[in-house]
Amino acid sequence: MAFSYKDKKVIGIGIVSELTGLSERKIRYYEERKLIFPDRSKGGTRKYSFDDVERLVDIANKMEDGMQTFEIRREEMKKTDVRDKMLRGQLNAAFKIRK
Amino acid sequence: MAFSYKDKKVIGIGIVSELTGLSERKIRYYEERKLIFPDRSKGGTRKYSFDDVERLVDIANKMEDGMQTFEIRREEMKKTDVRDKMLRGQLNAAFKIRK
DNA sequence: CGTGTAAGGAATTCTGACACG
DNA sequence: CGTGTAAGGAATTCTGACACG
Repeated sequence: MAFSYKDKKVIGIGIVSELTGLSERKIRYYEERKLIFPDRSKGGTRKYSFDDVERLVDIANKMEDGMQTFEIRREEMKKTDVRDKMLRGQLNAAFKIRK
Repeated sequence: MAFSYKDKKVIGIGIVSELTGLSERKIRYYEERKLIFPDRSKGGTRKYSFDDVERLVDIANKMEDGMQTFEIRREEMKKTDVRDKMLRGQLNAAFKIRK
């Protein structure tokens, strides 16, 4: 089952602010810097998931450690990159076996 | 760990309406009939949990089956009552053992 | 009883900008 | 660069009531 409440984007920015302790300004800024990607309602209000909340707490910790937004983004991209490579490796392996 | 995202009251009524397919009117009415108990923000807006969303879907099904709100409430209270009795039973058992 | 709706107001969120640094 | 804030507007939600049945 690939379903989880953790990635359902249903939380407004006010609640996210309460949950994370971050100002709404910061939360919107981290989105501007491509660190977080909320959904939007029809009307345009941002909706976050619990995963997003966790990620924001993580971001907040890194910011406290003096890291800059672009560094955090770079780090995130590296993770995604590694995942992609592993996935590609598995696909390649599967492909070779079937040859 | 007694923590779960499922019972964090963080979802606005608009999203709950989308998630359940129920009108906001119905959702507020079921609260009036004591079937559901959202939290409130400082400003007074209702906040629901994923558990509440599941419960609402359950309520919706029973309403479709022609059940009335008071019957659904009675059924819920029975469940709570059973849980209470079991808990009390265990406590009594534990108490006797220690005597 | 259960639910839709129009009404008026209040709370929430949005964007773009200025400020400081 | 990262974040606070005042500004004006738009989207969201609230309550109490009338309606139908």
